Amino acid sequence: MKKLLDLITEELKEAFAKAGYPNDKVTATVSNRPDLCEYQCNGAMPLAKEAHKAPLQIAEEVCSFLKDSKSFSLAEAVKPGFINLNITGNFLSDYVNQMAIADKFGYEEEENPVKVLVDYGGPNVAKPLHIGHLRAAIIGESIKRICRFTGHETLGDVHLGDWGLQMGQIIAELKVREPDLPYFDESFEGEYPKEAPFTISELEEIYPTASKKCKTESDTYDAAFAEAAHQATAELQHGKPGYRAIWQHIINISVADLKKNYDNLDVHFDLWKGESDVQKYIPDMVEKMKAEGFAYESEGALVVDVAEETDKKELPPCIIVKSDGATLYSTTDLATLVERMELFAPGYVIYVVDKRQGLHFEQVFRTARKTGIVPEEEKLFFLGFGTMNGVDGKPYKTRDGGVMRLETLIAEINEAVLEKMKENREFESSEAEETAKIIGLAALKYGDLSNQATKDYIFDMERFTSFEGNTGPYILYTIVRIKSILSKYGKTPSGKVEFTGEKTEKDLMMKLTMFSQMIDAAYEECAPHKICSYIYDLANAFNSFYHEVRILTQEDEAKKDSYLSLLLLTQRVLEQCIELLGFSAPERM
RNA sequence: GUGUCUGUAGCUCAGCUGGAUAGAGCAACGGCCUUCUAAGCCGUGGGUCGGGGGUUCGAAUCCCUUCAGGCACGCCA
Repeated sequence: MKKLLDLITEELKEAFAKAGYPNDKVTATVSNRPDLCEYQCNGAMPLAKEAHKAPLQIAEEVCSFLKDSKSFSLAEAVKPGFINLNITGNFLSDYVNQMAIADKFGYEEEENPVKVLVDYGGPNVAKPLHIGHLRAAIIGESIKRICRFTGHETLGDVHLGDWGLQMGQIIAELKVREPDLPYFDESFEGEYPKEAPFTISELEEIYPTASKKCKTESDTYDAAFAEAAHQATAELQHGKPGYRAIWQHIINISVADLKKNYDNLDVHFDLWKGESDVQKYIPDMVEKMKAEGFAYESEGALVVDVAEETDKKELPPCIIVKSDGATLYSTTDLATLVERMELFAPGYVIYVVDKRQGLHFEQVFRTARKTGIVPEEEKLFFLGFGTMNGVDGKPYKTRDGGVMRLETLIAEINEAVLEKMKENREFESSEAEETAKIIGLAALKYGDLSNQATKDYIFDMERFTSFEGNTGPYILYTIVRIKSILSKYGKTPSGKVEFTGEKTEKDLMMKLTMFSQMIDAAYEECAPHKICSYIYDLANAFNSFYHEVRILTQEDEAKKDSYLSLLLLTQRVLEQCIELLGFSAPERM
């Protein structure tokens, strides 16, 4: 379905042509002076110079060709040279009715869909999810859903941190604690146990303990242990069976726990690949880079130059192999691209990562292009998000200054929501808790996504759970209100809307027609916040309508049916949008 | 130091591919519940769009400059 603004633009272009003017730059936009008109066109003004005429005169000439349009109830030229437009109720309700029966509300899917891969996880195994992972999960999930909605085949990859020194540290610590386990018995030849020798909570304690012992500045620093951890890492990477078995336990236990936590956020990955999966690509990749002359030795390390002439600042080369012979994160990220090209050949890879890693990814992307890992036509995009800060403007911390676990944050939000709910009305406790989870998630996600992803933002528990104004709960409240009215009506409305002349009714319909336009913008700019501001406007438009017009007590049955049909469509659009944002609405609240 | 991002109402943020009087929410103040969920609606007050130049018929938006803050800057991820 064509967008409403495109239909209006087409008519305008035609009128410009009839009046004898070039029309390639003519567009219609929603009026920024709703007190004067509904839509506007500024196309006459830039033509003034060339045509040697006053813009107003041009606008007037154009308007004369719009007089008998069936779409416009108003088309007038005004002051400097604006064309002010109002559309007829019929034109509008026809459009809305088409939306209601069309697939995806008439959104036109991508004509040439590509495979999109969204990389938005990055958790480490053996470590609990904390606030640092929250934005990647929330933003990435929404981006994934938006890409999928636009018609691209889309995959989300968690990209697990499951390789490297951390694994050796855990193994070494386990060996200290339980040296008698078969994994450490060199002569053991049987099958290793299926059950892991630790639980997730033990693992979450083992890892930081071990990690601390390896840090020279730590008071528990243990040089011998650090050496053992390095040794264990090397042995693991060379495939020592006992260590591989432990490693597999760590992965299994951690992934199960991560899945549970991501499920609670309604975040779901299609791929659970990790750094360990791409190790096998590294040797060939490095050899190829050397053979083709891209990689060379510098200060003992193997590097690839990525500087370009247009750079304002010289970009340091991308290190592929460290001077001690070990690989590092840029190596793994490049190998990951090798794997992705081989397995999926995506046309578009989106990295949803903390923006502080921008330079690193710039280096990786350039290296990938330069060495031919990723061909020119495949798009790589780094969506760097800002930090989630506390009310003091500094990175969000627990009261005692530690890193807050995601579980803790969610529990705190849910608790605050539950209290707020109880202030409003009585609930049965089981229903209340379920509903609180739904509302809490909406509060958290909407609070995050309504800001531009690239900016830092302030997470204020008070504000996010206050439920007033521009918040997730307000959106849910609006949906619940509509649901409640529809269920009181008891029947399904016909779905056909006929304009009855109410101002707020027309406003609501006009907002609905902007859906496709908004989706395109949200996709192209990777900007979920555009969906947020759209549904906030839409919810406002509905609530104004609701207060202005009596719906269920409407005596004219035709009008009543039309109103309820409009409500139904509004509800469907709102629910579609929050689904794209990654949350849902309860039945009651 | 270099690069980069940010600076809009008391607070939190939209608007930034140039258009008419710069918008929301919170906070403050004033109305609206015998009627479809008041987590709502309607209204009032509050802004040198960090400062200064420039381009343009027209600038929060584009260019230059300056100030302030965040972040990043070869072997951590």
